[in-house]
Amino acid sequence: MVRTASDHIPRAGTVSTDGVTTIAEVARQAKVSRATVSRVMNGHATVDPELAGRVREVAARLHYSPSRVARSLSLGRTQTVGLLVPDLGNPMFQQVLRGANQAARRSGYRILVADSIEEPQREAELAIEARRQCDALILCSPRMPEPELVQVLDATRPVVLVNRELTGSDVPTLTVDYVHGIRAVAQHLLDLGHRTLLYLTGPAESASNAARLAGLRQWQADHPEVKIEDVPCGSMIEDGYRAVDVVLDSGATGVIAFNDLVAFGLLGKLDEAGVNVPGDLSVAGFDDIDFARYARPSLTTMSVPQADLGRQAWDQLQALLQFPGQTAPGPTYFRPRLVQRASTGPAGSTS
Amino acid sequence: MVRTASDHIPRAGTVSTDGVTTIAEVARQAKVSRATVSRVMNGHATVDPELAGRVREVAARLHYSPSRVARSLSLGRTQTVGLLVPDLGNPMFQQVLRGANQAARRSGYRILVADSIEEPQREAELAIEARRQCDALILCSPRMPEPELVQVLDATRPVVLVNRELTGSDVPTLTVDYVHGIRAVAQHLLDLGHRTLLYLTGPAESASNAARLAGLRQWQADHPEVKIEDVPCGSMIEDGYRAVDVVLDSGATGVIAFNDLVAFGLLGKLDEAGVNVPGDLSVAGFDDIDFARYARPSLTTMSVPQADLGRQAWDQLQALLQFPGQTAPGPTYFRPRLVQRASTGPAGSTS
DNA sequence: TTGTATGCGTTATCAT
DNA sequence: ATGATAACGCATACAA
Repeated sequence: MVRTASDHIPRAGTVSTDGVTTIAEVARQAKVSRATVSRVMNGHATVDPELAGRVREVAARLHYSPSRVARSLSLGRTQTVGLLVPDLGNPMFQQVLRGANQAARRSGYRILVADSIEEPQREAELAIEARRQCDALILCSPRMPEPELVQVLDATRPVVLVNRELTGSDVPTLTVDYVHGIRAVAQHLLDLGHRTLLYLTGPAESASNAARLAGLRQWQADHPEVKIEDVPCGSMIEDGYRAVDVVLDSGATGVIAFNDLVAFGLLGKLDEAGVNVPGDLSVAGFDDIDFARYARPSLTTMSVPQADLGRQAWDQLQALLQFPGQTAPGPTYFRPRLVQRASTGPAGSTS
Repeated sequence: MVRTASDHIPRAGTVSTDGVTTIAEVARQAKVSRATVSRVMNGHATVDPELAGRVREVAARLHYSPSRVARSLSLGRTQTVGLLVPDLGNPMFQQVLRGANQAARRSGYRILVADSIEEPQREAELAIEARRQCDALILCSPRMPEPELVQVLDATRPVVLVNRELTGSDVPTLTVDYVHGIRAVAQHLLDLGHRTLLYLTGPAESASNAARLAGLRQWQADHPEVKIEDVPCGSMIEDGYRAVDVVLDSGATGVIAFNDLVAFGLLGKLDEAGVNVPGDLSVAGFDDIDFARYARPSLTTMSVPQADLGRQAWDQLQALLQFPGQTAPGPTYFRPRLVQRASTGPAGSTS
């Protein structure tokens, strides 16, 4: 929007037309130049106390506060970082958001959220688009194929990658050691005497699901005496809910759900079906969301420091913003911790 | 940041120093004016197909995309709305965010999140500060005192208020009929034969807690035969967890928790304590978060359409953005619905 | 110390 | 239909 130059006021005297006061207006009323106002507002240089006082007084009276947009344009930074997640409805990503937001806030940054759930296939596009509005990006659990990911990372840096790995990239990466994690769960179930396990897989595009599968294969190789089956399921409560028949038909005595959400759904339906957990069937989840311990029976799961992922993501980003050239120290692994609760128990304790 | 004018390139020929291509660069390479490039990019006017093609070709080759910041400054709008919530960790607000984000996204808007949990006393400040970065604001469950709220609403409009009422304001307001809701729960418990009820209150500053209390008083007046006590508790899982002693000592047979989180915590601790729910004690929540039906026993609660609140908040905001003068049609009430599940049952069925 | 001038990248007005 | 140019609001190098 351009104002007509019908009023022959010189640029320096531009007066706000709408409700918002501008630096020019403050300058005019304080009888100083805009530069001086700017200096005062930013605590810059040593400006005459007399003038500074006048400026501050006028600024306060007019409720003046510099335009973030204009400031962003001039400074070349927005003090905003984008966060792209696959599903804002998932507690895992909510926690990452929460952690990142808190950390960013402390440094005076804000977070712009982007949720790709409506159009997962446009994930890459969304990332790049979001990035154009901020100074950096946190890419959480991107589902896009690797070649695309490489391009996106390159197009959006500074960027940090959360919950997905990319070999040969210098992008700071925070990831969970799902391979170890899933092995720990399997071992836990074996220790309880379970010889027939079932893994309810997550979304096919999910890298963390692939990692879990890989871990399971590894572990299987070391334990040929155990039968492990995996069936497609999903990542949401409903997916677990619907999986109950497959689970019961499988003959498995121990079930590992892709995540706690799935485990929750499964537990719910099992209860309705009158199946005793862990008497008839042991169920383990993954993530340790807040509600896991309040499930009935309380959910055995691998604890992932979700908010920490967010916090650290911000830390890495901030480092990158300060020292742009800095190369990444390789992926940072968060090792999940087995939290043994009541949903898993000795094999064949009832039945 | 100002570039030294050491290169005597006239403004129209400004060349990008950093990685990002500007409109000027595209204009130069396409041998047209910046105005034309702008027109092409925005599908404006009818520009010669020949030129348009050239421009598009160059733009594509250079991966040009208009700067959102510059665009915002010129247009006077950011295509971004702020959302302030008291606690991003609360499923209720997460759903509001999710709903609002989805709706906003469909209209090409993004959401900037702000969480006041770290400094609740600076809520007003945060709201105003967030608003300076966007075109509008969604104020969700503000805890600030009324006089302050009035000022904030005035300073941040266009703004819509969610989950709090303010009489005499023309700000679009979306609120839940907690008064009705809490009465419905109480009645439900009475219908089950409970004569001694306990309400675990939420945060003192919470308007929705006040509404619940008011509803409870009303209902009490109509039912003098029932004994209702209320004790301070909180809004988080841990608060409910810690309330178990008070609950057991109260002698109440029916408990109404401020929200589902509190109910969850209480259920968890009750289970540990070996208390049978609903045999010994009935417990009801509020909100109907996703997990409520997966609690054990599944949680009886008042269902609040959380994501809808977010979606409608956006709708109202959009209307306001289009027709700024438009006055609000008074508060929109969402009437919560009783969802009867397994955590409430007949009084004295065990014990 | 303060003011002047210019640049940030875009859109829109106005003349051509 | 196209181009030159002002304007959005702010920050800063440079001159005074």
